[in-house]
Parts: sequence; C-alpha cells; structure tokens
Amino acid sequence: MARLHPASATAELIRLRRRGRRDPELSRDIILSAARDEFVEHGLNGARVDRLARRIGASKNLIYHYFGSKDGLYLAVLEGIYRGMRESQDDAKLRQLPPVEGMRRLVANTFDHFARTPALIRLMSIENIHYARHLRRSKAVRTLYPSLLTTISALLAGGQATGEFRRDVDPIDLYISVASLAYFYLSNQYTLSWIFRQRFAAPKRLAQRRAHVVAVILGYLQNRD
Amino acid sequence: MARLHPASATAELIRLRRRGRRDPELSRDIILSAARDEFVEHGLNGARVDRLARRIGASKNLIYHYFGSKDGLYLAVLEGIYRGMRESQDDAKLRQLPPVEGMRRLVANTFDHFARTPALIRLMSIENIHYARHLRRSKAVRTLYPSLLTTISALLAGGQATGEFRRDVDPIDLYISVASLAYFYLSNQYTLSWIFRQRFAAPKRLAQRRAHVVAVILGYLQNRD
DNA sequence: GGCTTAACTGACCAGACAGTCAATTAGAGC
DNA sequence: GCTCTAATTGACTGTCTGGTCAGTTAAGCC
Repeated sequence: MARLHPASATAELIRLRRRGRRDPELSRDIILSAARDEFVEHGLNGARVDRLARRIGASKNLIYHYFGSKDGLYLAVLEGIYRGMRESQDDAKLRQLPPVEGMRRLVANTFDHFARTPALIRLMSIENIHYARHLRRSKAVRTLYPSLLTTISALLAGGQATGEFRRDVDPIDLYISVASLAYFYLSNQYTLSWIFRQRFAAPKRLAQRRAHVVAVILGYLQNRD
Repeated sequence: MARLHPASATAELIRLRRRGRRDPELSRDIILSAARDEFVEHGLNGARVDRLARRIGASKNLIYHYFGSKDGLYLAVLEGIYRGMRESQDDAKLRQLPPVEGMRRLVANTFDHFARTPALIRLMSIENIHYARHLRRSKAVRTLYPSLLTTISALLAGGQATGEFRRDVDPIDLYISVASLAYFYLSNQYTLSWIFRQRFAAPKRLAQRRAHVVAVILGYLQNRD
C-alpha cells in the first residue's frame, strides 16, 4: 500500500527522491502522481510516456518496470482517484442528521468535493469517452456506492415520514441528479465560459452555483405532490 | 453551404459518390460525415486521418485538400454539430406557451435532443477535455444562446408574475441545470452503468430519467420560497 | 481541340511513440 | 566481502502518423 503523500505535490516528491537513496515506494508514488497530472492534462491518448519520464527525471523503463504498460499505468491512476473519493466521502455520519439538514450537507459535500478535485472530473470524463473500458476491469470501485445509496435512502425515508419530502423519488436518479448539477458545471466550464462570457471558475461564481444546486435539490424534494 | 444529407448516413454517401462523377460538395460532405463518426468514436487524439481516408475510400490528400489539417477538420465537425443543435432547438415557440407548460417542454426538448444526438454529447465532452481550445476560434456558436436565454427569462418572468414560480432564479444557472440533468446521465452512462448495474441507455430507463428531470426542474421552480 | 482550374492520387518522409533488450548499480542478508 | 534480488538505465526498434511533393485526371469554358 502506497504511503500517503499530499495529493498533487509531484514536484516535492521528485526533490525528495533526488537527495534520497533508492526507494521503490517513493518512486512508485512519484510515477503515479506525475502520471495523474499527465493524464489529467492530456487525456489517455494525448498522454506521452516519454514526457512523463522526463517529468519525473527517471527513465521510461522504470515506468514499465512498475506498471507494465501505459494502460496499466492509467488504470492505476484511475483506481487511486476513486480510492481518494471514497476516503473523502464519509457520508455515513449524515444518516444521523435530520433529513433536510442531512440532504443539504450531502449535496454541498458532493459539490465541494468535485470543485476541490478537478482531476476527478477530468478522469471521469476521459474514462467515459473511452466507454469505461478500463474501469470495468476494477471491481474495487463499485464497493463505494452501496453505502452512499443507503444514506440517501435513509434520508429520503426520514423526510418522507415527517412529510418534509415528496414521495416517489428513485434514490439512484436522485444521486445522479446531485452529481450532475455539480459535475456538468465543472466539466463543461470551458465551453460554457466561452458561450456565456462568464468566469465560472471564479470563487464567487462557484459559491453562487453551490447555493443554486442545493436549492434545486431541496426545492424539488420539499415540493409535496 | 453544404447540401443537406441525413445526419450519419456516411455509407450511403459513399455509395452515391462511387457511381457519380466528380462532385466536390458531395466529397466534402462525405469527409465531414465520416470524420464526425471518427472523432465521436475515438476522440481528437485517437482519431486517425489514415483510417478516415480508408473509411471514405479516398486518398488522405483529399482530406487535406479540403480541410488543411486534422485540427481544421475537427473544427469543421464541431461547428456542424453546433449548427445542427441550433436548427433543431427552435425554442422561440415556447415563449408563447403558459409558463409551466413552456418550461416543461423546454426541459423535455433538451433531454430528447441530447438523447437523440449522442455525437453532440461526445463532442462536447471531447472539446471540454481540450479546454475548448478549438471552439473558441469559432464565433458562430455563441449566437445560439442569447435567444435561448430570452426564452428562459420570459418563461420565468411569466411564472413569477402568476405566482407559479419562485423568485431569485438566475436564468443561466437554470439553463445549466437543465442541461446538466440530461447531459451527465448520458455522457457518464458508461461508468454509471457499471457502478449501479443498470442499463441506463434502455428506452424504459431513459423515459424514467426524462420524467425525473422534468420533475426536478419544475419541482424546484414551483417551490415558492 | 486547347486551355485553365480544381479535384484527386501514389509515394514518400521526418519525427514521434509505445515498448524491449541487455546491461549496470544499489541495497539486504549472510 | 559475496551473493542475490530488485531498482534503474542507455540505446534501440518497428510501426504509426500527420503532413507534403509532385504529379495526373476530369470538368468547364472558349
């Protein structure tokens, strides 16, 4: 298991490596961290193993030594990203909260996590461009979601019992909607910024969007039919 | 201006070309149509000019003759896709409808258009992976949106006047939300299908999603604050 | 038929790129 | 110090790929 290093401190890791002795785990982490940057920046087909090797100041062979192939490296990066998401999620707490408050936090947390982790958005987009061909090989990722759905269902049921939430809500559709509202805004911010002449990445604009997203989901849920 | 040919009937066009005489416009259309398929399938970096040439049964030089470069070809495809979107949108009609009905149709139309045009979703994703570098060179695309925003603002104002819609809604945020809810479901269907073990592309599931999206937007808007 | 222009092509190239071979070097256990 | 294993590398390679050169062929016009 790789040791914990600050997420994208690739440069820092490289400095560490240069002065230290041989250290396979450190090297592995450096490759992974730099590879994530490379894939995030250029996509799967645009990423270059040669450039990556130059980036980390090591030979290309080292990369092949640890990860076998470009695809293998990409998969490792992908799994790391999902693992990070899982660790940061911890939605279980939210189940204890009053339904409205719990739901509000769930939406806000999702938004904040996406906004804070641009790599996640980009890699998910890239993976979908490739029809999830790689992700399908990794079983680990799926284990994240049952717990999330349990939380959503519990909050929904709670709110429906008190009459605060509408009925007839599919938890999966609801989760997809929560993710959508944050994801699309971020993933497509480049075309959107151009079209609407706004800087969607600006902190103030982000805060506005965050509030809007919370309002949409809660507005929808609290609208009794 | 290119003549109108059914959107993705690349094979049909090629047959036409083989029996006919030289016809630059037809050739141009064939290249564009096949290039769209190629880019949609493989992305910008994954697309191969050689494969495209083989696909259309013409020499690679012909492609360069008409479009100058791979990037030029990609931009032409991109503009074609946005032009198609503009033509199919015709939201102006909706302004005349009662607000709730107009909004419902707007959401449903957006969803249907996205669902019907997978190429649109994929190319927008691809373009955002590339930070909208190409789209920014094309001014034409932006002209689509002012009219859309006018429609949304009109419907909003109408609904607010009758007390059917909440106040304090930013039309741009609202539009982004409408697009989000359809787009993300479709663009990320590959990872989502894997994670949730559902076939999100199945007609029944699509209909469920469509209803959900309409309910979310209208539920939000009709929730008076 | 001759002339001009544009459609269209075969052959080729220089650089890039994923991946490999065969070797060297450093650390760990004895 | 010796041996074993794993980390690490320089030098290559076969293939692919966007792009070009120098032409040939067809259509339009007089």
